[in-house]
Amino acid sequence: MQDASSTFRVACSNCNLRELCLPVGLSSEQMERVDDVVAVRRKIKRGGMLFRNGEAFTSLYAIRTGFFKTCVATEDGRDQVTGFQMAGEIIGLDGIVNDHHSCDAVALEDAEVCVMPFDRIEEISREVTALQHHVHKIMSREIVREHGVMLLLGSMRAEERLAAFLLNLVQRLHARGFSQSELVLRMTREEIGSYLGLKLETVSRTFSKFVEEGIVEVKQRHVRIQDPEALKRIVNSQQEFR
Amino acid sequence: MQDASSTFRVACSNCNLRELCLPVGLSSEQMERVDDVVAVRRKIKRGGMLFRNGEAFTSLYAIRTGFFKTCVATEDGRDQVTGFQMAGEIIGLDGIVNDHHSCDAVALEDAEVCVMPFDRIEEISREVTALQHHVHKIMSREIVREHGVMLLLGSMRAEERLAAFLLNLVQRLHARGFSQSELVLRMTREEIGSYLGLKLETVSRTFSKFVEEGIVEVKQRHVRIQDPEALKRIVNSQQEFR
DNA sequence: CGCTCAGTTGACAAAAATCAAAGGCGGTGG
DNA sequence: CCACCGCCTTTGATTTTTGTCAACTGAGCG
Repeated sequence: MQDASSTFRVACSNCNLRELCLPVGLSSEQMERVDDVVAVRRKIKRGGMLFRNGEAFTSLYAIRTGFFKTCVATEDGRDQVTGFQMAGEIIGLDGIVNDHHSCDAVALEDAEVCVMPFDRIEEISREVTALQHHVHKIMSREIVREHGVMLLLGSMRAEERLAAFLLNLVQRLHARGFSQSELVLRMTREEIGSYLGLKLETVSRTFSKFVEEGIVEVKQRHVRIQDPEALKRIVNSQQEFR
Repeated sequence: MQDASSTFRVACSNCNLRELCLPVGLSSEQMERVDDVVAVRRKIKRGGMLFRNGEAFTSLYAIRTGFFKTCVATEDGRDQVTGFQMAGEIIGLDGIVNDHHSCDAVALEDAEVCVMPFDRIEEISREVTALQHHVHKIMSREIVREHGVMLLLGSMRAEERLAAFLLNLVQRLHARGFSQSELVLRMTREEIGSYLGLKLETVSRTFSKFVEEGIVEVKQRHVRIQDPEALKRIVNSQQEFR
């Protein structure tokens, strides 16, 4: 069916990402129902697409492993990365309104997702109140996240944007058991720039500036945050200094 | 309870905004259930707040009349208008994730909203499938709208942003029976600027430029669009000319 | 009638984009 | 195994866009 991906079947109840993408405190009976939400899993190779703009919407996807970007594009070639998603996060919400996806989801490294047919989610939501509420929260969380991105794009300067970006990434990675201070960027400078509303040269220069100031160490896509407090100060400096 | 607002009770089934905020094709029995979604109506005076950041979340609101802005703010005084909402649109979705609102909703003219307690929405959603799906669509629509704003903020120049803004406003007003070419802005230049990620002076200059070029007529907050095609060309020019 | 606030406009400064060049890393094929 | 190629990245010089600061206008209101 799809070339750079394969499919097979499994179950949620003993998934180690359970607490990231499912409601907590379900009875074993409810858990059994919720297990039915995931139809199959699907593997996507680096560079492969999970879904693309215009494609019919059928399912939401819970990321099990790997890293994705979502991006919208216009006919005239404009392109905007709308988010980077990692394990435990849900993608595909954009497709619900019009029964078609309105953005592309691209794997930035080999990935595996749980396919959750949306009609099944709706069905089981009607029975399991906690799941219903959970779905609402996930969508609301995405809306609030995007408010944050709008604030970033609408009112921050380049350094503030990059600082906020790094802090956000490392915080999410930390919640998944990774280091608080070290991370590997899965995306290019250009993709970071697209997400932050900057050109790749500006992203690169801003990284260099942070390095000069001893705030981070950068070796290719490996970043070590040496002074997280400095990053935080930059984010909410509102340009009081320099 | 709240000073600049009053409350009283009513019903959806014969509301003239029905097709804007409710699913279509409900049986009269279902309609009866859905009527229960709206607890009361509430009036908000110009400048008044429907809800504010940090406030406990209880309800979504369907705008019956009037015009709102929603905005997020940070401790350091940064401020970002995240949207302008008009009759038939739903606000308050941001509150679902954390049971508290994360933005302010301010009436830009005297307004009236239908208060829909969210627990009641969830309850009735479980019975009326069409309502359940409708709620999902509304949230997804908001997510997609915000993607569009991110594209605007991340990749457009001032003229493109303002042109897109005007076209969007007039299109939504037209869907509500107003003119395709004339509109009254309910917000200040500063609020437009905040939404578009520009300073008020830039908004003003860009308006002036459009006027010079004969694309629009502007008299205070009254705008007449003389050449909608020119606006469309500007929006997806991606700067091929100029 | 004078005040306040929104809006406009100009001159200048700052930030980021653009254009250009060059270095480095990883992968491929000889 | 090494050389080459393509792409990502960095850095510099310059231009463009937008922000900042300031002055002024005009509308609405007490």
